[in-house]
Amino acid sequence: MHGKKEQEEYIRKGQWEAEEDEVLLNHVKKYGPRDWSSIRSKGLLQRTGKSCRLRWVNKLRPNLKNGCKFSLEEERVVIELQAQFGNRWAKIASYLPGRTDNDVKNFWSSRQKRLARILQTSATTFRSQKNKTKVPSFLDVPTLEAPKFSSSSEGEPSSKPQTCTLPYIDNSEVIQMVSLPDLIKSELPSSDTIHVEQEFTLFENYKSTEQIAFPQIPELQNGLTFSMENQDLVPTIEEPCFIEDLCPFDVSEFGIGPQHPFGFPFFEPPGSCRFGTRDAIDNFKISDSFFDDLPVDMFDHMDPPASPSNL
DNA sequence: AAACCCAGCAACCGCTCTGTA
DNA sequence: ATACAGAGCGGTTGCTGGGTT
Repeated sequence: MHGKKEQEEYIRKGQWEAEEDEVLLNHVKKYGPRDWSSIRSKGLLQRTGKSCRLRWVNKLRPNLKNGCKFSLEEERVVIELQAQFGNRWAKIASYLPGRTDNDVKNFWSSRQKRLARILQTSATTFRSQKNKTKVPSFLDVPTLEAPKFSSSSEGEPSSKPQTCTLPYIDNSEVIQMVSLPDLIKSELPSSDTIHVEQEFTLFENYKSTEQIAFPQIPELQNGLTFSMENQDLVPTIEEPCFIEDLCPFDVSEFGIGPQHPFGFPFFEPPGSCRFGTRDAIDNFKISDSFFDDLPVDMFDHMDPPASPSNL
């Protein structure tokens, strides 16, 4: 009785079969990449229009770099654009031929997890050291939460606050800042050490290039270049509330300060490293790169950078 | 060899945006 | 001006394969 109706209402989910891809491709050939809902209404596939569109965009579209790891150059672009646009993956993906928003999103997510894992390892090391004397209260803060402002090109503030929780870090393991030499030379698993070195290599290449050419990025040809000066869009230590925002507690309690060996070695005064002389860069190369690798959420409650479109 | 862990990926869900009647 | 449908986007989830124990 209801068999036919039930069949019509049935929506297939999960992995796509080759036959389904074929049907979808035929539809696009005939009608172009649109009218996704009609695929189901015509009985061609038992997938939702959304699902069909997603399949086309992410897997079937021509010229996709499926199964291809992000190149160093692509990583640079993603990191830079994420700092400017925030999590607007579709926009970021539009700068990367052959990459989809899903690709970029997954890449970023993996990268964040990797960095969080590295930092967690260092935090655990630090905590075990500090436990011998005193347990810092801030280590027990469950999560970092701050009102999030969009860093999109429009610059509009997000209406709803978002938590900046860190994946793979349980509530008792809040990220701590550790000097890079400690991080690399301490008990990091060798695989993590390799990751750290890879990340640093990436940024070293980035910085040593001074200005990266992105001929394929149309918007950037309108006066905006990815020069090191644009890194000023990222808050730096000289900003008044930086330490307070980052560490809402008395850091001196832990002996953390510019003079302290454990301090924030990557928070140098402007000019000393980030955009300074080659010697300065050489002296601080590791910590400098590490600064860029901090979770971007960390800066979300600060004023968004100027929109590229407004520059 | 088996069990387990985990990173990466594919796909879904819910919300917002946009076009149109 | 409004309602509706389709499209797009970002967040999240679940699966899979490779690595480790």
